[in-house]
Amino acid sequence: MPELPEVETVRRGLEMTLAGRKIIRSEVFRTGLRIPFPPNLEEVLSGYEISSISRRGKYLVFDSSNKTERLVIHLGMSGRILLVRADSWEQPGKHDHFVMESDHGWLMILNDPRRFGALFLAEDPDGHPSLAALGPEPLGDSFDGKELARRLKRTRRPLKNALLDQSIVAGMGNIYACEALFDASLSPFMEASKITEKESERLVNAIRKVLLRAIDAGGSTLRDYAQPNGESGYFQHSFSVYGKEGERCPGCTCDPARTGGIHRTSQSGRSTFFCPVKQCGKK
DNA sequence: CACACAACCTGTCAGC
DNA sequence: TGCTGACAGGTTGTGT
Repeated sequence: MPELPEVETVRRGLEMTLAGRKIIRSEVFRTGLRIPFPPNLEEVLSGYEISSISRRGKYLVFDSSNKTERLVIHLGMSGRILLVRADSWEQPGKHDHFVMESDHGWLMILNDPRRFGALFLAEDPDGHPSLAALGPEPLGDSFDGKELARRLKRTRRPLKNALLDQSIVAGMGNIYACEALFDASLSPFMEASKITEKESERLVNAIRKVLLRAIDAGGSTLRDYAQPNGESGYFQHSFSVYGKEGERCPGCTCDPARTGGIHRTSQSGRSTFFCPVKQCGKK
């Protein structure tokens, strides 16, 4: 599920229900996910007043008005957060690993079949090694063509691999990297450091456009739901290339019968979807 | 030092 | 109907 738009969708749902509320109780159902749960988690969360929920890259941060430690959650590959009424829930489901209850009768359930997610406490989340290493927020003011180009100059990896590097830009994942490169008509295979200022500007605009449209659609739902209320996102219906091998690419002049339409290949073990005509200058 | 790759897990789907 | 293998939205440690 979760790249930046999905995490942002989750953040908004949590903000709506939990901001300004107090946690009265929490419980873990296993020892941890990718990293062990903090031993003092239940103690810290007892009486934890949530002032707001913020997002840094793909990390959710629960800001508190009365505790020094902050709850931080990463959803990994298959993580989901559900909000349900406390009286409608009895037992943890198969992959429910953590639950906390608010003072107005809501439960927040963390469910993660593959357990690649993470949950930890940090007094200064921005200073935590994982968050401190993140690049700029793609939807923030400090992200522009110049800034992205400056960061891409440092690596000779293929452009698409560089976009997946969270220290270059925070929050991009495999879907939106493919979609943004298609929108910007840039080759996923070009050496990142070779990007021109003009191309970088185009890429920034494409990244912003794709992410904003996806957030508007409530994120993308592939096999599971993205939103805390259990509803699906619907941006998956707007994909141009992701998962569309062999199909005609939208708005492109290529002839699928001759050029094969959208191609799929693998870069560093991850699928890349692209149009060789629009993005790689193939005739 | 920059990069590729395996490992971490479970679920699903295609092919036999 | 099973069984097997490939693949899936991410991050991190290891090895070249």
